[in-house]
Amino acid sequence: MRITRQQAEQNRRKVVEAADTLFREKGFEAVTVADLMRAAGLSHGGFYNHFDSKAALEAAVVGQACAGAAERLAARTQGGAPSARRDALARYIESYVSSAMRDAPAPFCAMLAYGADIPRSAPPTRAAFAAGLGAYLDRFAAALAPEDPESAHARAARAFSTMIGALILARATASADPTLSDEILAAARDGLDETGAGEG
Amino acid sequence: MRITRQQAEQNRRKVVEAADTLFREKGFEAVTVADLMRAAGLSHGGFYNHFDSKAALEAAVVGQACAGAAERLAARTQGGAPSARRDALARYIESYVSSAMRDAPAPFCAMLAYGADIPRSAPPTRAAFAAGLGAYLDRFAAALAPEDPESAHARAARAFSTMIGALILARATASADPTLSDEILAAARDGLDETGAGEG
DNA sequence: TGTACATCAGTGAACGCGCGTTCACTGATGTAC
DNA sequence: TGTACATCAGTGAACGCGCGTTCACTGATGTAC
Repeated sequence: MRITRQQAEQNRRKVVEAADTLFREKGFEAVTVADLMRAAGLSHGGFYNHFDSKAALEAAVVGQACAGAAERLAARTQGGAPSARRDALARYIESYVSSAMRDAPAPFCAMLAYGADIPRSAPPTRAAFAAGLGAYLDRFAAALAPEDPESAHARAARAFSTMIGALILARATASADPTLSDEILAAARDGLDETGAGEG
Repeated sequence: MRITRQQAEQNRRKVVEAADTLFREKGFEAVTVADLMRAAGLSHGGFYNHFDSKAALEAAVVGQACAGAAERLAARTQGGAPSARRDALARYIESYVSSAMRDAPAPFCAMLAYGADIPRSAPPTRAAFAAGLGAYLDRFAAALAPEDPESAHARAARAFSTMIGALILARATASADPTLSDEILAAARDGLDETGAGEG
């Protein structure tokens, strides 16, 4: 049952998408090839028609997910006056450092979902992550203060560090100490208001 | 070959210590029971004389490691005048947000090493983490501003979020984009100087 | 445009390996008297 | 304090399962003429 080239390409995309969802939720190692092929609606053995190995899939998933994060941030913060872009960034940050983000089984942010595992993954995966994060911070800085790109880039790196760290700590404590978890989220949000991203 | 009760207790501690080192470096799932027993200098099968399961060991390791982190922070920042404690905290932060910490295969900070995996682990492990983090932030806040514990706790949570996030991003980009990695570290350090922890 | 054949994405069973866990056994320690 | 026996932390081989990967096979698609 050979299939259209476009069909095959779409199947490959379905595999990557299913893997992305499962990897974010359970981590690379806890998801089996059989799991993710089932989630993609395909049979187990067909995986190797698309990827050389599970590690190769990881690189593809991280690459696409991180590039996607940068693109979505760009889409949300582009156009309009500088002040409108700062407001859009402030809304983005608010939706990021939120209980909704904390309580989601799979974070919408690829850097949050994959960041901690990257040092242990293969060089192509690490390269894809670094490229995605670089593009993301460029966009972040551009929305923060287009007139002062140099200092904005450092402020973007700092603000995003706070966002990532707060979500990791808030997620880790959500079930065992919800009060502490809420406090971490609130403290980070307050600090981020002062980075200069909107509202004041 | 029965062994002294103290010998057995010491062997248990060796297992926990070896597991802590390996887990920090490779993650829970990538370390096998055989690996960690070998690292502890014992035979594979004896593991179950000390723990019911690998998951039970994880809880023990995270519990001890996080409690230890809070204690070490306390030891470094206790005693002396408030200004001396703030300086000690500033030195601690500097050693934390550093290239040495980034480049170490296993972070000395348990919250950094384990934080991202905690949401996926068992309830006792999550509880141990939350308790350790709570104690840690209390100590952090006490060193920051003993005279104003309420706002200091929020500032401690925010500062520690920045520290954790910066290290995760710096570690993830260290090999593929060292310039970006250094920038993240530097940006976080600059921001932390302004939290009020010493130096100014 | 039709025909003949090579290609290749699919299927699902099988392979081999390594994992967490169990087991029978050992013999010095700990305990009861 | 000595003696007799139960306990239990060790050992290392074995178990069963599930993993990533391979394989023989299928048949519609894509291509050459």
